[in-house]
Amino acid sequence: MSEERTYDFRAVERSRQARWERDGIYVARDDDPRPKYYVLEMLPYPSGDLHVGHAKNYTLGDAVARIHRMRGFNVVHPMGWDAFGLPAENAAIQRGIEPETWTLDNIRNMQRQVRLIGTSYDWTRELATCLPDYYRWNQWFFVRLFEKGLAYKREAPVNWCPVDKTVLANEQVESGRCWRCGAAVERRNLAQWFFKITDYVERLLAGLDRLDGWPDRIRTMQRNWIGKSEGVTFSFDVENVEAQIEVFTTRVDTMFGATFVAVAPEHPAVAKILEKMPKARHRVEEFAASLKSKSELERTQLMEKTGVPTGAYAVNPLSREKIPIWVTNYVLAEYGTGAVMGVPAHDERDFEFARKHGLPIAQVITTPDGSLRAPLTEAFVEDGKLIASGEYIGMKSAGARRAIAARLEAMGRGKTSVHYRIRDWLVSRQRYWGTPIPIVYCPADGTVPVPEDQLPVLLPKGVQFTGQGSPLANDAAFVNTTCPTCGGPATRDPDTMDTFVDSSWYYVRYLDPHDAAKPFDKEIASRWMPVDQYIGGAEHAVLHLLYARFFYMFMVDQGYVTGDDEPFTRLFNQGMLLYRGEKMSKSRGNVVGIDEAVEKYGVDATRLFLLKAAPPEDTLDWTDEGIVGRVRFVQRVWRAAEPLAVAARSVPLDRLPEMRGDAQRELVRALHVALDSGKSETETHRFHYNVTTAKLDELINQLTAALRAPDAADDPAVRYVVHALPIVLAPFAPHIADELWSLMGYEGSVHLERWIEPDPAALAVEEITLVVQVNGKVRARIQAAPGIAEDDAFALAMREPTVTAQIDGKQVRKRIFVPDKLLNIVAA
RNA sequence: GGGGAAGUGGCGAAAUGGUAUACGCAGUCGCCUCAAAAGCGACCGAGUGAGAGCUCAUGUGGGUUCGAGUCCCACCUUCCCCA
Repeated sequence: MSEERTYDFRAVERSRQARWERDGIYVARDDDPRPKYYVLEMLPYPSGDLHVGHAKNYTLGDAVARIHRMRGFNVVHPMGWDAFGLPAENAAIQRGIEPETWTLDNIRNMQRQVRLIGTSYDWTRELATCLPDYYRWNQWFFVRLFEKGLAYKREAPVNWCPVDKTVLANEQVESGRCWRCGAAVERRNLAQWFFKITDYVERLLAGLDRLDGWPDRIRTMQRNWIGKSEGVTFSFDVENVEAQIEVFTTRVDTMFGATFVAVAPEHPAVAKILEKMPKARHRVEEFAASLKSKSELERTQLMEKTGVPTGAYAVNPLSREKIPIWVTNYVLAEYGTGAVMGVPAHDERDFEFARKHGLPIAQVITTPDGSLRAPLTEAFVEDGKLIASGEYIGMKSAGARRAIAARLEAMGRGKTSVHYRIRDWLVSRQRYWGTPIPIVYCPADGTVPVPEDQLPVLLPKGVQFTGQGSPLANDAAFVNTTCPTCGGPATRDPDTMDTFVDSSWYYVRYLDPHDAAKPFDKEIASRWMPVDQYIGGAEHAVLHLLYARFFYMFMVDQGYVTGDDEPFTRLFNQGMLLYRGEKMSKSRGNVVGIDEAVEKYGVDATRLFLLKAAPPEDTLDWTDEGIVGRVRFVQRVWRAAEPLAVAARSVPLDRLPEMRGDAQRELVRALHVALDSGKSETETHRFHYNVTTAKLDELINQLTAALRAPDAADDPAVRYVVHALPIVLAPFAPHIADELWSLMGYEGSVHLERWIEPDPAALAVEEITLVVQVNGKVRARIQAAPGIAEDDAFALAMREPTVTAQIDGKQVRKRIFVPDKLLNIVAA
């Protein structure tokens, strides 16, 4: 009909957002007396355009923030930009745009888009990590870490990405490939800056045990990444050569089964051996040369395990047995000690190697019953009972490990030790678009950190981007400087910091974002920290989330902030958003842009779809068909509520309305079911608002049905539900909710209102459906008053022909009664 | 190879060990309309039956239980992490 008023979502959404902005309703105050709640989404990289995949993440965080605000918390919900990084530099090389220009343009656009989806961020706290206001504190932290011996420079074999032309941290190498560009990573020896995260391994591990608000998956990944293993380090003498070869093993109980020692070609003992073994020199050097160009990936995974004998023998310190020393491709110099003892009988890799090269396989562990005997067809890697092991025969693996370790220690040959897989965090990057490392090298004073009053070391503008070499290293005006200590000529470190340094502490800067004298105020930060709910994808499990924990522990240790040393109390891993079966991304060309979606369907409908289509931790397929259901929902809300908006206010929300009949009770119940769902999904931190939105559907279906009654407009129950509608919709469809609230004549925003507490009286039902089972199968459903007694229920059940038919001729053995739910009659 | 998560209608999915398939999409039918769209209403797992019903169905096969989508074991498939 022409009279039908359709809801103009474009106009309403625009005007609501303008009002929120004008009134600053999402600004968090430090002195607010209500309990604090810090909800944070991982800060985005400003790649240029926001797509609906980003929107999925922010819509969930926003619903969590809004519902907490309505439930009486002082919510801080900030947003900013992880603005340093390679794409900006690549744009500069390819298109001649300054990285800063490219980045700031992108930020402007994405800021507009994040606002466009109706998020409730406190923009007064916005930050961009590429601005000197921010990165000067990266430098400040670097110097503090340096002073404490936690930042150091050393030459080491490092991961070099030949495409991005920079080194990478271990965490940024995935299966031997660069995490960003996918190129096979090479090994290079370079002098680089490291942060000593290894000093914190035990605390990082211990903290994980307490983080029960984190997914187990992520905790396990971090534990595995840290890779703690306890074992023994001991050394072999080399026969007739002045050298020792140190090895680490977690299975010292198998040491009588060692039939060879495998070393990396670069191991220092190899050179000494070759001096004595000239005959072997040629084949060893040839072998070493063949590996020179191979990446770590190839050596440890792609290539067959192979090697050549050096001709020298190691002496097993316990058995005095002589075993050959082999140079192999699968032992790497920079892992562990660069050498391993080869126990083919009890290690799969050694078994494979021994088979190939005809080395003996000596079984020294058998199953507890002693049944497992040579010849072995595969390595037996489990613990068991020792055989062929001198005085340790008959011991169990665990006991033998202790006994042998003690013996080696007593001999002065070894000691129990703990090894970790994690290595120190390499933070130098040979790139331009990052935080300059605040270090000066002086011929007289050596390595000198830039003093605080000379920070920031500004990133120079107008440098040349050729794609060849580091732009800062080529910039003489930047590199050449004077020594802060003696004033003589000196040079700056030409590298920039890993951008993960930026994101290691940004969540504290948000709390005091404009402080010009320090990174943040201790009192303010301590009041807001830790982050109560952190939201982001699982891809950062061993990168950002590990670095940030380390950084925060350091900050707590230094007294920059007080309280627990874990920064993120709860972590929620959002599922990915797929489109046509693939991850949505620019490079795949399958992006649904946010502007497009908002223009076509509206913000509220888009948000509701992202919440409704799947639980938030699941991957979600974006479909253009599914969202029409949410567009319809928004229109249905409007058609039901708008005509009654003014009248609805006459029925107060602080108590249940007059309910004239069952229909009214059902309608009011539907409202309270939805209120209850929103509350419990939030309090349990499950955030399954897909269920809450289904309850909203049921509510609107009920309301639409109720409005068909002739006197519906005057019905207090109808008015009450319409009056409450903006509140229950507010976290999920914030625009239409606020618009309706205004139509009701309220001056303030619905987003500053209190969530209505679900009322048990409203949730209660007049009549329950009791399921009657016979031998576990549903045979009847009977309507009864809540609280019906078992005997009464049984009597009713025995009047149902479908029940008695099943019992006929049998004896009732047992009755199981679940009050108000079910009666199971067991008959045989 | 090791570890983890998941598998439910045509599709997205719901379900404290207690009515499997809520809610939405798609579809079918009806009302409204000159017609269509929109809207409103009804139906919508499979088989069987005139019908009340009955049988089967949550990847496959076992098990625990009065009762299993849910817990346990094995297997298959997919995804993720580590090597």
